[in-house]
Amino acid sequence: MATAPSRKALTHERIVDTAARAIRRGGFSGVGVADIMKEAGLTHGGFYAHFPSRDALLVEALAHAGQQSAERLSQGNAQREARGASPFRALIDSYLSDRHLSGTENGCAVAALVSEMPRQSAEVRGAAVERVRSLVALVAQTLPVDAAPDSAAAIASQMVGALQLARALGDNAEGQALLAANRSALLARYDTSQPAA
Amino acid sequence: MATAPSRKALTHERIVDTAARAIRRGGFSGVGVADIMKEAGLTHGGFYAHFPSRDALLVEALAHAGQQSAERLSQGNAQREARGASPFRALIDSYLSDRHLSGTENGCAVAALVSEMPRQSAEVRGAAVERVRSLVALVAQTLPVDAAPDSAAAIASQMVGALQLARALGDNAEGQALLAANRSALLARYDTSQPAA
DNA sequence: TGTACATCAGTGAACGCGCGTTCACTGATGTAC
DNA sequence: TGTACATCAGTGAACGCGCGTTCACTGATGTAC
Repeated sequence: MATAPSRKALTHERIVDTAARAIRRGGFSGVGVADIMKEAGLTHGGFYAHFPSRDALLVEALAHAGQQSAERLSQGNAQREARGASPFRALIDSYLSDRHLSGTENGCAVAALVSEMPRQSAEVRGAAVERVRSLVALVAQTLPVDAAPDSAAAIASQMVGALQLARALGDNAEGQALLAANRSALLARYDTSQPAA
Repeated sequence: MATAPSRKALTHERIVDTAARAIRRGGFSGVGVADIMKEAGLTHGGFYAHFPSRDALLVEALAHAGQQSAERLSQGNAQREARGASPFRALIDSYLSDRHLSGTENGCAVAALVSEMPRQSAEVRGAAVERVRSLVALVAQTLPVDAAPDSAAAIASQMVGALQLARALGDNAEGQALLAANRSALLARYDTSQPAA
């Protein structure tokens, strides 16, 4: 049985959770310590009782964001699979949905942050590598056992690129059309189940 | 016949060219006005004789970066086509090359900056939309005339995503393997010419 | 159960620094005669 | 061709501001008896 978390641990968790959303919304460089603390209902002075540095928070926030979006994704997938979609189709329909297009703050951390990743400190880059690997692994899980071993990496690349290009085009018809083009290309190529009725 | 560019116009061009490289290297938020001016061999005070604001420079720099990387790309393509590759294969081999993996500073502006694009000012976002559209158009040019109209968007998405994920993994075996997986997936699916001997 | 005290999470003012931007000035370029 | 002056590109000091980080303090929590 787990011990009840202390007051401090709860606050720590709240800061990380807030930061996980904030970095996806504003980018690594787009949010400051004071912003996050304020959004978590605290003053900025207390920050260093929880984290040795801003970078240390980013590391925890990135891991947390990945975990949170993976959970959201698998919930959506479960619903879609219950309606008869293959795991792969469920993944594509969730990931490349209009909802994910507009929901950056709660969506995939990799799609929200990839192009900034190579420019971060070594610690943050380490956490970023983990996020990328686990995204590829998540895709691999939805593929049939006889799929080419490399295809998960290729599919993950297309998913991430599609979401980002669509967001760059805007949350409008143009962005949505790009997402749709990617959905149909991916399903035509990799979905071995019969199309939905 | 074009008039000889004035001294000021030459300096302006040099600042834009420097900035085009700097933003790809450091991100929109990673380089300051003073950095760019210094790198261009000037002092920061003179900046506002050339641009009304930092954002105005970013707009010009983004357009310039796109143009410059498109030129580089088409040079590489021409060489590869001369050796017998199809236009599509030439594009994939250039774009998803190890050279492009490590050459962010002179490479595709979209791959270097996409995830930051939605967070920029309206003017910069406008320039970003143009970059995305022209990347998709560039891909479309290499496809056979009977290709599905949506496939350029899907291919461009995968190209951009692959380069970014590879860079996030690092300029090492893991990143290079991800690139290779994407090359073979794209060529297997879309290249209609016979494989190179 | 109630009081006295130690612990500790969070406060808010302050720090040094780098940023985007402004501006009075300098020194080179180029035109007028 | 040579001098006098106007133009103009670039300099460098200064500004206000927000950032990450530090720290002396406060007030609530929880333990000892």
